Amino acid sequence: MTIYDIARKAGVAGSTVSRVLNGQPGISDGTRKRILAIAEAEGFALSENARSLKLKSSMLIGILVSDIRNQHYTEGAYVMVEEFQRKGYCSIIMNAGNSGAAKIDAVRMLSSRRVDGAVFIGSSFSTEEVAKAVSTYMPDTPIVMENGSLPLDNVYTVAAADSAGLRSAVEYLAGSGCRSLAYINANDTPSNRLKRKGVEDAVSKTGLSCIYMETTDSFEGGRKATLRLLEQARPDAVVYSMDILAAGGVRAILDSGLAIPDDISVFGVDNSIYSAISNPSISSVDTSLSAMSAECVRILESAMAGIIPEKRKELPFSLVIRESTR
Amino acid sequence: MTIYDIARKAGVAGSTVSRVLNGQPGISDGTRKRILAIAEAEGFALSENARSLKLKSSMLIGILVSDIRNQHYTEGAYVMVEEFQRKGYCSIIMNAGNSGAAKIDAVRMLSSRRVDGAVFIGSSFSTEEVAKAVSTYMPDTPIVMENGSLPLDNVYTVAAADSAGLRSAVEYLAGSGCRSLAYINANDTPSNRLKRKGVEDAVSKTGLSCIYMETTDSFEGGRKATLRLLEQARPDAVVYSMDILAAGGVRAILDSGLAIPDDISVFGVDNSIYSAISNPSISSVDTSLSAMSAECVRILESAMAGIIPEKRKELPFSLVIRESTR
DNA sequence: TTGTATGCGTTATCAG
DNA sequence: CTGATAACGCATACAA
Repeated sequence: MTIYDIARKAGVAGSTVSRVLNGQPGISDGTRKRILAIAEAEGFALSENARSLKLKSSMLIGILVSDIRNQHYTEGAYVMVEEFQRKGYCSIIMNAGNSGAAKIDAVRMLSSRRVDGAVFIGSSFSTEEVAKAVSTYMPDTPIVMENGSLPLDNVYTVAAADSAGLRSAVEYLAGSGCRSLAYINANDTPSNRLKRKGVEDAVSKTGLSCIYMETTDSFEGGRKATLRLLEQARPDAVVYSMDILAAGGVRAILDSGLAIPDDISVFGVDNSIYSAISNPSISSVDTSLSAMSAECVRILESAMAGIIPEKRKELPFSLVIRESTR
Repeated sequence: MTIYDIARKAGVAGSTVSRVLNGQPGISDGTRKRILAIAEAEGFALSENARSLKLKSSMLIGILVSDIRNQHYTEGAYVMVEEFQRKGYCSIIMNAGNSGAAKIDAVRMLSSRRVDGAVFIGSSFSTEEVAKAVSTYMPDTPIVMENGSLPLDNVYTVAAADSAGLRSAVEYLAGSGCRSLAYINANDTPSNRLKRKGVEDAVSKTGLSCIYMETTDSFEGGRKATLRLLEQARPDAVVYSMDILAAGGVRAILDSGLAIPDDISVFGVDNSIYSAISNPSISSVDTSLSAMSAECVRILESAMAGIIPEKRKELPFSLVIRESTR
């Protein structure tokens, strides 16, 4: 079914149907009504493919997520999908995988779909490879990176105040009387490195002792790392780079017969549902995910409209104190 | 940048470039290499818009999610995105909203994008309105409904064994010595109605008593409903239609000074991360989300390939027993 | 092995 | 107010 089928049934030319379906003026009320009625009856919708081809605008937004299993990210993606949808854009979501090649492929796909703009979610896109892929495949398409950055003219950044947030959390713990700390970091990403830096800064400033450990970003990762930790030490407080790790940590600490926060305080990051669900509930650094997502949408829209937005926007954090700290 | 730009630089015709870029045979090795090199250098990718127009296939899959906040669904959506991507499809995800009109709009959008197939996630798509929208806008596009169904030739169903799963959970509780039950249901959806029916069946069969309550599908919803429940009764066990509710319930029960499972057993549904994170961890009906999602992909692919798949597939459930039950 | 010509479903320009 | 026509970027039948 095409506009010509509609045109034939209405006894008009294709261009007239096009005008009517696009709500353009200069069509007699009679023809308009007749065409609309036929289109409605036939369940006809203009082909966005042909439209995109002609108009050189796909009304498509590409959203790249580095890791599907990070609920924090997918949640952010959905906020964006909804927001873009409200403005008439369709979002195509792709899982960029963790290999460099997969990321390059993903960028290429967005390019071949001729997306009007894109959002890359997660700091793992901040690599040379991605920068090169973007500059060769999408040098002129506005791109916003959530928690990442690329030194390119068409790429904008919306970032969480990771360092400052963690610094503040450690200072809070120090203020509540903790003296020996442990910091358990998830996968090595730029974002997590910033968090660690915040911890290190605060540790050296407050004079606390601190054990650093790495693990994978899952409940189990947090649980096992914490068990490992408790075999070798008995810190006052444990800080995790993500709530989901902290939830696993809480489980490990309780299973070890220790009390929270009496024996050990626990701090997480993200202020996600995990920190609220956990029992005891977990104090967390709120990096305002939804605000970040909204900001990504706003900046991308601005750039797509040709209004150059700020190159980098850092969002404030706040501490949400719950039962896991004194 | 088009294939003609590449053609000019390579001193060949557009059709030759098209052939090379599509990996078709019958091109001399020299020309092929030359064209490939130029395309690579220019970062050129064929326009999927033009391709779709010509080939009458968009390689696009539409995924409709009824409610973004249901993590269970979004997680399933991501499994599909990844799976489809592996097969060369792009997924466009849309939030269908809860009003009928929004759902119709969403179907129309998928139609205008000329998606090759679609998945509707969630039982709230099982309405007359959606059926009509599908039959007028996408009468010939294969559609798979996860946990829903529509009486149309092009619509297939993949469903969880909701009733059977809940029946089994209640029987398990009865077997562990529980005599008085409460069932807390989230929003009224076909799927939740099936769950309730399973509970009712088992209750009448086992001779338990049961209080039924409704709430909203969130941690807070579960918590508040449970507090309300405990004001008026003291059941042996509480069954929740979703893990997230059960997590809220656990919190409410513990806050009321009762012990789990000594005073009250708790059962959830979904075997999600929530049931694992909760403390105590929650026994849950596993409706095998990932298996369902994989099945949706399989069925849709089959239908798109012209091989008529089974009209309805119901997946088995299993009980995952954790600390919240005796 | 390669080139020419045509059509896919739209929109926009220009005529009428 | 409406119609004819070209062009968008590609794939393909046919010709060379």
